[in-house]
Amino acid sequence: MGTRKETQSTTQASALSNAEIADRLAGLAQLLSTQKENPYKVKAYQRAAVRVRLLSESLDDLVKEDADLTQFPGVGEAIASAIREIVLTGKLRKLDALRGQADPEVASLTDYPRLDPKRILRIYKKLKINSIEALSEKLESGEIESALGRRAAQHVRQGLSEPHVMLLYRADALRDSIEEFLLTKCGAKAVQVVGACRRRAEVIEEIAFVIETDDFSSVVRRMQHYGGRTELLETSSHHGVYALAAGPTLRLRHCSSPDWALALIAETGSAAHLKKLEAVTERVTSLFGSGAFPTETAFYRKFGLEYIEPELREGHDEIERAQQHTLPSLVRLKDIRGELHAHSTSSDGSHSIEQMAIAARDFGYEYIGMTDHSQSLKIARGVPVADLWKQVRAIDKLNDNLNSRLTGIQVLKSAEVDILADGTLDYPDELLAELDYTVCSVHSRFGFGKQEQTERILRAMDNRYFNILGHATGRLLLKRPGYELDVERIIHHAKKTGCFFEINSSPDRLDLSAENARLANEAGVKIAISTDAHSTREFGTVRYGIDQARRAGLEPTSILNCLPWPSLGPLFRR
DNA sequence: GCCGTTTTCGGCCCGACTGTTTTCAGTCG
Repeated sequence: MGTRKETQSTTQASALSNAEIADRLAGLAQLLSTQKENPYKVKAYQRAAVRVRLLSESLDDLVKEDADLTQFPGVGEAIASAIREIVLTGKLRKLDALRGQADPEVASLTDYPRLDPKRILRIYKKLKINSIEALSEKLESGEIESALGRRAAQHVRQGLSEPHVMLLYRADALRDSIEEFLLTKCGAKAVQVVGACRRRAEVIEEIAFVIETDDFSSVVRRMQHYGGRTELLETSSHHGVYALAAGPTLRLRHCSSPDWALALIAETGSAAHLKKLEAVTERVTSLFGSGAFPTETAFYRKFGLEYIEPELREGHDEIERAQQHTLPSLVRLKDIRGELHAHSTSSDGSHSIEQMAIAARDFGYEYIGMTDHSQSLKIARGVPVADLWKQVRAIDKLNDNLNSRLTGIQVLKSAEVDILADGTLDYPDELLAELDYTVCSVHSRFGFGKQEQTERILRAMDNRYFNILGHATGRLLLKRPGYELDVERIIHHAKKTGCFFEINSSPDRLDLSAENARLANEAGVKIAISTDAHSTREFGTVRYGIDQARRAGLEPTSILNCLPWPSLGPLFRR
């Protein structure tokens, strides 16, 4: 297990990195949380630590230039002053004082800023231990999991090890920041992201760029100042690899302009893809210097292949299909005609149905289905039966008004209906019959075994008012595995009963996975690409659902919401 | 401690269910 090194004592000579500053703020938050301190203060320090860790500019430099640190969100007067103290003195008196007062077993936790002291102290008490070493042993032996559950074990595992992966949407933000840094601070002339980010993989371990520059060694050197200081792990005349404080590694690949397209080919595909590709072409890097390939398309054409979209370069069947010229024509944003999963203030959304409708229209959509939560989901203010009846009538009126006042958007009557523990739906049939369609989801009893969970969903699908299965597996990427399911059996049943799936575009769900979406598509079951928007600002996340659909090889003809409503509506009547 | 189209104070989800950690913490959106 990789352990976090004590950073405090190793860096007096050089400037502090933003990550080191963030570690101290997070450590202070930890110690404050064990006291009777305002929990919002604790959160403020935690939030500031997270943001500081992601800054590209060096806080050390900014402090020494006497810049105003409150320009950064989450940093107010108090935390700005704490950061100044850390940079100028190398210490944070408040942190040291609290550490001195705390029990040694608590104080030692500040070396692991992602551990929640309260949870750890409970584990200590339960297992009768009092040190990180013992904690690590109990994790390895499985005692934490058996005594306190899988979630507790996961918390400890994540807290003790360095993060090395990141969700795609966060990696996108980091990619933008690094790209700007390379272009404006490092002397790069052109940069292009490649690797897993370009393939739109849902979780990112490495952010990779192809770079054109006159002086690569200077780029490599200057990149080490990213975020104050970023560790260079290895380098050569044409590449540099760094450990980003945010977790993933960063890889820079130098490339001269004539080889640009070849470098993109060599650096974008997965290892499995490249192995299959080079069995058909030649070793891509052996062609460097030929100057014969101005574009990626030219390369593929030379070897009798169709252009392969980056999202497909995973080593499934794309090489064979490129040879046969039968690659799918992948779905794009402009193919999407409407939203089929969105919430309003009727349940746990931030905006009214009318506001959501107007925003959807302004996003370019023809329709939006309002899928507020159903009555049982209390925490999300699930809509009671009587209120949904009212909402159905209100939407009828709204459509009339919208059509007279604001042409171009239709509001669909729907609901995100809970699939209850016994597989029944959370509204009576006579109410469901009034809806244009339903999204039905599991929000409870994640602990059922595979067979019980599967049969619960199959039973729900037997209801003629069941249309789309929402976030089919319930997974939260990097946080929670999905509930156990026999996905193939559910796909088979969906085909038989006329039900559909969604790809939920929430960047931490992306559920169906690309793999499951591929299976559903092969079975001939159509899929909605939905955002599950809880505000007018979230329609844009559809791009992540589209990424996922493209990775699954889906064409617009496989996507429910690529259809206009007059063609789509009848598919929902069983 | 931070923040502001509720702007210098009073907010910052939250509420019911689950399950074994037996009495409240974890969990779901």
